[in-house]
This record gives sequence, structure tokens and C-alpha cells, in this order.
Amino acid sequence: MIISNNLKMYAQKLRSSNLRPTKQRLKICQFLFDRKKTFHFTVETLNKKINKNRAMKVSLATIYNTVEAFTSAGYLKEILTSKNKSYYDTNIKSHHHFYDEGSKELTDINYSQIKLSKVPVPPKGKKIKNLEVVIRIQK
Amino acid sequence: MIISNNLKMYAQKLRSSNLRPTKQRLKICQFLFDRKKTFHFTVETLNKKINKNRAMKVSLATIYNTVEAFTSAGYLKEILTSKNKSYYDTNIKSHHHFYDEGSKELTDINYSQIKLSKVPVPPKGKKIKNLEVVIRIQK
DNA sequence: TTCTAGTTTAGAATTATTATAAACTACATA
DNA sequence: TATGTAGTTTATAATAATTCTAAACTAGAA
Ligand SMILES: [Mn+2]
Ligand SMILES: [Mn+2]
Ligand SMILES: [Zn+2]
Ligand SMILES: [Zn+2]
Repeated sequence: MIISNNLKMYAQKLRSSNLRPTKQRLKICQFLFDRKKTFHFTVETLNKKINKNRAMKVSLATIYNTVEAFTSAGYLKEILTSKNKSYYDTNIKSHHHFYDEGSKELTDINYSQIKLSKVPVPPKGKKIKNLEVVIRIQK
Repeated sequence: MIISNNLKMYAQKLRSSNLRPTKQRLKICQFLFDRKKTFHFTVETLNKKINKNRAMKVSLATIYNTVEAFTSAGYLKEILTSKNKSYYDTNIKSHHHFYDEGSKELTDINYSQIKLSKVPVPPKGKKIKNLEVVIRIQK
């Protein structure tokens, strides 16, 4: 069995956010972050993938807890494009999305691919936290 | 009792979308559209407002059905900025929003107040249905 | 007036999510 | 290395929003 040498890194990262590197969290880290490309997921799909092989069962409650903890820690970003179900993104950089109404799939749009030449001033006493564009597409 | 002379108009509009102008739907139309300014709401708040006075009770199921029917017919727009709860907008024109993370309130941004100088090409075979900007703000 | 498809409704069912509380474990400290 | 404890996991219950069901009702065509 080959143990990812990223494990130590993940453990470190987790500790730095006051999260204990439990085997459940490390397993989820590996699944989420041991890859070349970022991606979008729901708790439902993450749960299925994590528990596909019999190896070690991670409870649904822990999946929820972990996704919440990782989002608070800034390792994940929550995406609000869909009714009734939360989507998450392993791409935590500021970026935009295509949302396909048919397949309900999200695709990243690089931040530099959209340019805004005019942006409104926020209401008094408020600051802009971020600005995101969603482009809804269909056939 | 003064009967809004918009009632006939609403009845007509509803019929034109193959929706019978029932007293429930007309009541909801009056509440939603008999006003100068557009606004944002949830099913929960709409239900409370519609059933505030004893006059005539509209069931929650009908509130859901009607909001869904009006959205399909294009009289309302669904807004997806919030987790776990759907927001609707009586402003059906293409426009953008400020979303206040603190108060969880939406404020319209006129379409002309944001200008995009660069927009990506949609994936092959797909068309842009709409483009919306959400600017998250906080203190 | 009659007939019927469309609508409303109460309540049940479903779905996503959050809360609870007991068992477990990482890890600081002895 | 052993012990204590706060943090974590887990099964399960609870909650919240929404959708479904099927019986009663009604708009409006004929
Ligand atoms: Mn929901
Ligand atoms: Mn929900
Ligand atoms: Zn993304
Ligand atoms: Zn709006």
C-alpha cells in the first residue's frame, strides 16, 4: 500500500486550522485535493465517492461536518446556484461559472475571462466582499 | 369595498398563460403586483403576508403552486443566492444584485450599472440564457 | 345547467440539513 | 509510555423546505 506523501502536508494544514487530522478528514482531503484539477460537488456525491470501496466507512454526519469545517477554514468554497442543494468547489480562487440549466453542471470561468468596466458603489457603510458572475446556459 | 381595477387585467394575463384566474391567484397577484416597486420574497414571507388578515385563507400548498406557476409563466424570477431557501423577485427584468451577508437581504442593481467589457464564449452547442452578477457585501 | 379539466387543500412523504448525545481518539502532559 | 480530556465521529432523531397525493371544489366551455 502506497501512502500519499501529501498526508503529512494535509495533517499540517489541518492542525494549522485547529482541526485534528483524523483518518476521516485525511481520507476526505486526499479525495478532494489529490488531483490536478479542481471540481464541484455536493455532499451527496462526496458521500458516495468516499464510501464507494469498503475500506473505511465515513458517516454522512462526518461528511457534513467536514465539508462545513473545510469551508470555514477556507479549503472549500460554497456555491449557491442551485435550489435545494448546496454545491461546493475545490477551486477557492475568486472565479465565475457557467451553469448548465439542463445538466445542472457548473463549469469554471477563469477570473480573467470576464472583465467588468463598470461596477456600482456599494451601499454606505458596506464593503464589497466579492463579485461573482453566473452565466446560465442551455441548448 | 373597492375592487382593484387591475383585477380584470390580472385575469386576462393569467388566462393568456393558461392559468385560471382563481380568487387565490388573483389575491396573490394583487399582493405581488399592485405596487410601485418590485421586491424580493420567500414562500414563507409571502404565505404570512397573504394570510395576515382573516379575509380568505390561502393554503401553503397553493402558495407553492402559485409561485411555481408564476415563475414558469415568467411573472416572477427565482433568485439563487441563499442556502436552503428559495427567493423570488417581482422584478423580472434582467438585473443584478447586492447580497448582504449580514442581513441576508437582496438589493437590485440596475442592469445598466454594471458593464462587462469581456464575456467568455459558451461551450459548444450551448447558448447564453442570461448573465447575472451577485456582489456580496458586508460591513 | 351540466360536465370536466384544472385547481385548491390538508396532510403525508421526501429531501437536505442540523442537532443530540454516547462512544471514540488525537495528542498534550505527566 | 500511560493518562486525561477536549475534540471528533457516529447513529439516530429532529427540523425545515419543498413536493406529492388524492379528495373536494370550481371556472368556464358547451
Ligand atoms: Mn430545501
Ligand atoms: Mn434544505
Ligand atoms: Zn468553480
Ligand atoms: Zn432583484
